[in-house]
Amino acid sequence: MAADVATRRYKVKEFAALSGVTVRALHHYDRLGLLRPKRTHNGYRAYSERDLARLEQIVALKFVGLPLRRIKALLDRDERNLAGALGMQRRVLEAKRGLLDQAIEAIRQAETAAGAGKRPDAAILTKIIEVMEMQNDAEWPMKYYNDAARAKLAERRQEWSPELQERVSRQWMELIRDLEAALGDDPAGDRGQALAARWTELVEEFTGGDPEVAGGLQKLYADSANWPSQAQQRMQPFRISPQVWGFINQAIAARKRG
Amino acid sequence: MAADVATRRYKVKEFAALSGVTVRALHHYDRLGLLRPKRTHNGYRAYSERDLARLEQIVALKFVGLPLRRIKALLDRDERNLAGALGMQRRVLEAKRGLLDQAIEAIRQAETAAGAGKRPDAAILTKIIEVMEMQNDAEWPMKYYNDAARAKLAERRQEWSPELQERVSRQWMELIRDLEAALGDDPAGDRGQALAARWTELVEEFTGGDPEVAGGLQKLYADSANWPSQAQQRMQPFRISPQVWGFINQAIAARKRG
DNA sequence: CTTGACTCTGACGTAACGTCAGGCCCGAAC
DNA sequence: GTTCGGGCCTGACGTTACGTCAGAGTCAAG
Repeated sequence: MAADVATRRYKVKEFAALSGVTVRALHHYDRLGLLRPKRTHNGYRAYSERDLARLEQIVALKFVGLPLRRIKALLDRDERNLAGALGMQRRVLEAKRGLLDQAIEAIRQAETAAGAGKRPDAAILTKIIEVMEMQNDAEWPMKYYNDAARAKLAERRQEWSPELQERVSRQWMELIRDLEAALGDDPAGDRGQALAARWTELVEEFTGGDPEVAGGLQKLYADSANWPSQAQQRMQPFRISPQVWGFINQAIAARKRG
Repeated sequence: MAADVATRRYKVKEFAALSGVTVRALHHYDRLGLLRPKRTHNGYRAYSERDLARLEQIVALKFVGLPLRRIKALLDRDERNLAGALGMQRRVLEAKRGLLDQAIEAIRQAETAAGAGKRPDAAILTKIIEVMEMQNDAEWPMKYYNDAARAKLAERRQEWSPELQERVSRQWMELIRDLEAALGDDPAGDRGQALAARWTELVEEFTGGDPEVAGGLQKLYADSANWPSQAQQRMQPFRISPQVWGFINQAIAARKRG
């Protein structure tokens, strides 16, 4: 029993002061199983130095916006996955920043427009709406599609709830992360083929299996260098590196041959 | 009864498709009293064109991140307050963006540090922690305080929960908004004096009434041009324009004389 | 033995809906 | 007339990370 060196123990309040998080948060982490200190005979939590180290890691991952459940998973089991998880999280954050920038821009423009003429408030709102629509401008990508494809897209758009949008976005980011992690593999190998399958599945989810839509999508992406800057910014989290492009193309080619 | 021109009515699903929000969201807004359509004899919601106009305004204000409660308040009662509310919201968004940028930076640095040497995951975490602390660096402002003030601050820091932090931040932004709206007033007048009172109250909340702390705070702000850039970015939402400075100084001077 | 200062465990509240679940209404086909 | 497929309605619970009581036990000092 050489282990268990007499290390100092802290009660919650001490530990909270020491670490900078609140007592209630420590309770919370305890309940979630994220940070379980030992208990004294009377049931009081007794934190150790090692608990402090773990808490610092928790705080770090929280700082970059990861939810507590994933933090727990990362710290408990698949700690090797950390790099991938962080890469994806960076993409998520970049997407959020894109939205924030749009909102800030909208307000700024409304402010200057209002400041110039002291417009009534209704006009301010109209200005924001205008800027929103300009930024969103869901119409410009349409120029890459032909009429048939346009019709199909108009139909499918109805079903795209913002929630579904979220899910699909996340799936793309996960796929990109996994692709980046697999760059050393053989594109024709098992993992490469599994990734190619996920890729085509996601593409089909958008095209609905329609070749006309797929064609437009192809053109849209081929011209990505000429997208409006706002669009480029919004799409940044989904940016695919040349290496990944090469990998997925080889994988899909192998898939077709297979 | 010339009013009530026969305007088209939409059922929820139609209206949802028309406006781009989900049916469930429309239910939600209805319950909150944010958007109450008329009802048909059978209890179905019947949306009109005017409802559409209002919904667009709701969506616009939601886009800039305002909570539904405030949107309701703005649209129902004090619509004149809109400009002020938007200015404050912009500050809030800028503060959030500051945090996002920090998080993104932290991940980027961890990624490049890890990429260089393929460090183990523990090292990645350490790097994030390091970057966090560097960015936060709660220590540099301390150089503006003398030893007595430092001791007091160390004590009071214990009580500053992140939640309290939030509240105080909001109070400052509200005060700044109100000050900007009052720039045309007489600093010695009633509104000016009320604002001066709020100002000194907030300052006292931080200093705890300690003159040493107040002195350090004074020096800290006087040197704001030399703050580290990260700090400047984080403090941007609380930036006080020269006009506001002049106003509040006059108001406080009047307060002392009074 | 009494305080005062801590600690513990529930339990409810928050923001903005998503997602059932049970039930009513309506037009069309049988 | 009835049934069937949709659409609409109103609850009600789930989600995230704790804040904020509330009731109750613990411990050291006076």
